[in-house]
Amino acid sequence: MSDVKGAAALRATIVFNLGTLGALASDRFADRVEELGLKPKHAGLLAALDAGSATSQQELATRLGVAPSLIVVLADQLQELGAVERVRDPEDRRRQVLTLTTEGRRLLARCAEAAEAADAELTAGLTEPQRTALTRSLRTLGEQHVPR
Amino acid sequence: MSDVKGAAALRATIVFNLGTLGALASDRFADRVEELGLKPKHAGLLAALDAGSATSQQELATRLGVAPSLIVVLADQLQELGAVERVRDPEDRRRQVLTLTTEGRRLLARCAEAAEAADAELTAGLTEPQRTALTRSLRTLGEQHVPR
DNA sequence: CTGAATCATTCGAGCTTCGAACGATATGAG
DNA sequence: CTCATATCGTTCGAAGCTCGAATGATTCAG
Repeated sequence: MSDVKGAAALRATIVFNLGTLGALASDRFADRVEELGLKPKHAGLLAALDAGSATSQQELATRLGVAPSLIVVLADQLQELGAVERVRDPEDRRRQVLTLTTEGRRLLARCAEAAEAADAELTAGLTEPQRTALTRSLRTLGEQHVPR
Repeated sequence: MSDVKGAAALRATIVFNLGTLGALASDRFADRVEELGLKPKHAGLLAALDAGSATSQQELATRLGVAPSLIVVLADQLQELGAVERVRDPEDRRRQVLTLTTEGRRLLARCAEAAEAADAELTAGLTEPQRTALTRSLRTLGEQHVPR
């Protein structure tokens, strides 16, 4: 905490580097899942379904932090790929309940593979303890700041 | 490395969490610098200039990983704010040499403050050793993957 | 001197996401 | 039961951001 802001103050920040590297990581992940015909948000939706943390589109929207209207498009495309099924909730027929199909689980697994490959590439210069420490830190932050 | 991809495989990934948290961090930082009339990319440009790692717009473009045509717009706006000066390089009159003004340094300092405030908020749930470890990991990754 | 390469700039297009408006359904008050 | 209100999903148009191609000025190699 210097009185006068030094030169490299911004670049020493966590948010700044997290933003930069986050974009970089997203791009690499995006490149890989593109071969599956998916965007990162599709993977996020599949993961949320798999985690069981959300079933209706409204819940998914808040879970992923995007507009409900975007969920419509993503779900349309995933349904087109046979990855999810849309069923009206009999107890509340306004709701669309999304469920993973076998194909959806397969795609999710391949997304995970893509992410792991990107991980290996990205963290190649880190020592093993550094990598596990990073994983844990990110998880902690995620649990605290990603809408539940 | 399990044979069968387990359920939460994707969410356990570094790239996935890095992408999610990176977007989150960028948003929080963006909210704060917006009050200065800036976007995160403006801050990035100012920081690059301050670091002296790039002076011409072409260099800035590769440094920030964006199209040269975007640098034009960003520099226009920063010039409008009186944060940078554009001078033709006398040794190569194709080049525009950008330099930080006093106002530019002031703005950069306020960006740094904004980032530090966002840091404190974001990492409130981390222990001090966790935070420093995270900072170092991110810096290591940045040095390896951000274009120099 | 001439042709190729480089820099900055402009302009139009693409992609992603959002918000408003709408219909269908559910819920609560009277 | 009935009506007003709220919620869910959907469609559609608009906004923001970024890129790539085309252009003019300048430099460089031969």
